[in-house]
Amino acid sequence: MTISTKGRYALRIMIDLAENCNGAFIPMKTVAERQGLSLKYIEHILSVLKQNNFVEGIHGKGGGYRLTRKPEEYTVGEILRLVEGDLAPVACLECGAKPCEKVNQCRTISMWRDLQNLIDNFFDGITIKDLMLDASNCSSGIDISFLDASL
Amino acid sequence: MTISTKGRYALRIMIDLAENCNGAFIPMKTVAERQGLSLKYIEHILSVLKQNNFVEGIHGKGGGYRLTRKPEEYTVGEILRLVEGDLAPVACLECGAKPCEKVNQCRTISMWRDLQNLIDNFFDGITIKDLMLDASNCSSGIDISFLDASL
DNA sequence: TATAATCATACCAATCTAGTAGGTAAATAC
DNA sequence: GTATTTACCTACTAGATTGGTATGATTATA
Repeated sequence: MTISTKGRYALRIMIDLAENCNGAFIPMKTVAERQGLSLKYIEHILSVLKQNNFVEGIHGKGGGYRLTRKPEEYTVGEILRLVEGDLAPVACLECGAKPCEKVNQCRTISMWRDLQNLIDNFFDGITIKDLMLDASNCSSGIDISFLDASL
Repeated sequence: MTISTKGRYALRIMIDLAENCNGAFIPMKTVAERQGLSLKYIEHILSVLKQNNFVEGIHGKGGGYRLTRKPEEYTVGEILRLVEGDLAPVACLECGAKPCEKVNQCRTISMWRDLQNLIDNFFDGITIKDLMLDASNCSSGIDISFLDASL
């Protein structure tokens, strides 16, 4: 579950969108410049977030991406799990892992499970809003309350 | 900091040595059979533990390895840090990492540090004795009460 | 001398990471 | 209706890591 650049950048992009959200769609070019990241790599990461409706995008001039929810409605946990695939601290706890045939004799499995719960709870207790520099400028910017109904 | 087979096997070997320690040196061949691991891979892992005096070994017939301390004097944290190298959840917190030039603007660095502390405290609070099958004369189980305080 | 064990060094296939490359599709501005 | 700007799609790839294996040397005991 080492958090790779994919997960770290995904968070930074989401925070960037949150901090600069005034209702407009933000082109990734500006995010790339602000964050010092490659545009191509950002596009790659965004495609996963788009497919899962974490962000919405529109083409062309004046286009870009924006969040589909309020910053406080995204937990770090769900973003990382989406982009990283899994936050299991050991391979034997990963989702697709075949169950270990020695699990009954295993002295360590409960320790790994405890750690995984610890990590999950840690990340699920933090939202994008918690990570924003100034969270006050966003909540008043745009009315996205209609999204609550669609979700 | 995903715990690889190296770290997991190191723990299993140490626990095996602890559970079967009656003062004798235990040949890795029997540990390999008991644990279902490759002898050659075990030897590879043991060399690091040997170099750091976590175990001692003697050659030849009747030889093998044994612990140099009591089980309760090894923490899981020090064993994992030794064989895995680092338990940092993100690359930018790894020991040899060059400091990020954007650390002052980083919204996430303190979250990663908090998580690293959480993980370190978790592993440092568990000893080999806690993981042994028969821990009857051991302080009962894993104490994770410190977690409430840190959250 | 045979055997059993640690200990050392080198190598390797498969997978993962962190991107890059090259383009297509859609929306807007002129 | 052409140019521009943006999202979006599909490959590809160099380098590192993982999870070992191979071969053998060394040391101790029977």
